[in-house]
Amino acid sequence: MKNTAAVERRRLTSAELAVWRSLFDTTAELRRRLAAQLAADSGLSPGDYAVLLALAEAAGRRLRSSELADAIDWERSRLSHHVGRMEKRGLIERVECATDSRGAEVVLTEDGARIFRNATAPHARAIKRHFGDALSPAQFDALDDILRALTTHLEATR
Amino acid sequence: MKNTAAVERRRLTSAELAVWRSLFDTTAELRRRLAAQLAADSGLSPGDYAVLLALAEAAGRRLRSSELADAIDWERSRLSHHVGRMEKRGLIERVECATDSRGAEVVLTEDGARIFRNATAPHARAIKRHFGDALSPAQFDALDDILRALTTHLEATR
DNA sequence: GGCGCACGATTGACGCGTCAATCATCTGGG
DNA sequence: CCCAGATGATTGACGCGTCAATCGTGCGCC
Repeated sequence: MKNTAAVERRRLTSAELAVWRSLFDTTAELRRRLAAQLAADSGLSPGDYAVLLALAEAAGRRLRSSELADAIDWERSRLSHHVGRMEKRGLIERVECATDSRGAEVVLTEDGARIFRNATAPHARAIKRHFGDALSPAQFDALDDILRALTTHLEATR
Repeated sequence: MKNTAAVERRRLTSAELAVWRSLFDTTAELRRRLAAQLAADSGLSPGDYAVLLALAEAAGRRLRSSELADAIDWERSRLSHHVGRMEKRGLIERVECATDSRGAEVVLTEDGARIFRNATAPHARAIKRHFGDALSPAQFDALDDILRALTTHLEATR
């Protein structure tokens, strides 16, 4: 079971490579479809959605830039660029932080909240249609197990 | 087993959503690491690698633009942009097609071939280290099964 | 109290991906 | 034979992601 600890000496087999390639391609296609559907339904990109989700769940619908970056695991600079674009569209607002004038707070606007609210249900449906409906309960459990193993492995070799 | 045909009426469960999010995040992190390693080892991006791999495997180390696009499942325009950048770096060359003067052929250069050759082994090692080593043989089989189900499902609802 | 460094955040440059528009060439129906 | 539509490919615009550089502010330490 715990094969992350043992150092494997074998080379990558072609079967493993094929599974990796399939994982790469299939998840890319999944992302592509969900992104297209999300954009069609709401005009939001996956990045927009992640930002809005984090803000919608935050107390006061606002977060410090750095907290937001941590919450969605983005680099600061990526967030800065993205938030700049979202601000232009009126989805969020940037206000300077009261307690630390270096800091910025990102605040969900009414428009942003409404658009996000309207996006969630169709997005969930799309995930269900493209992903959820493809797998049996047993496959779900297996995938969950696999992802835990991968996450653990990635964290161990950060 | 064949649950792709049956229309599911349930909504997406939170467990399913969590698995999707984990799949999304984990594969993103995997891609990020492999891309960073590949770039460090060879100066190639994953896109470069895909193009070079297809060309290296092609007869005469050359392919029509459209064949190359099909081989790696890219949009024409994406390929055109990418090939333009790769040409500047001397990895490939574009020559006009003899039999159809609308067409273009993409040819692997000596430099491109050499750089690709030197990139393959470290790249395979990185895949093994970050992905292969994380999973047991049983998990591999399960993942293979899951990916087949997903692929089938995606193809069915193209 | 002020100096230096850490920290929060932004910026610019550049590669990448998609969409819509464009251009040249090929081809088949009249 | 010719021209209208299909086909192969490219382009431009724009959003996105990363890296390195930058900028202002806070703060510990003497």
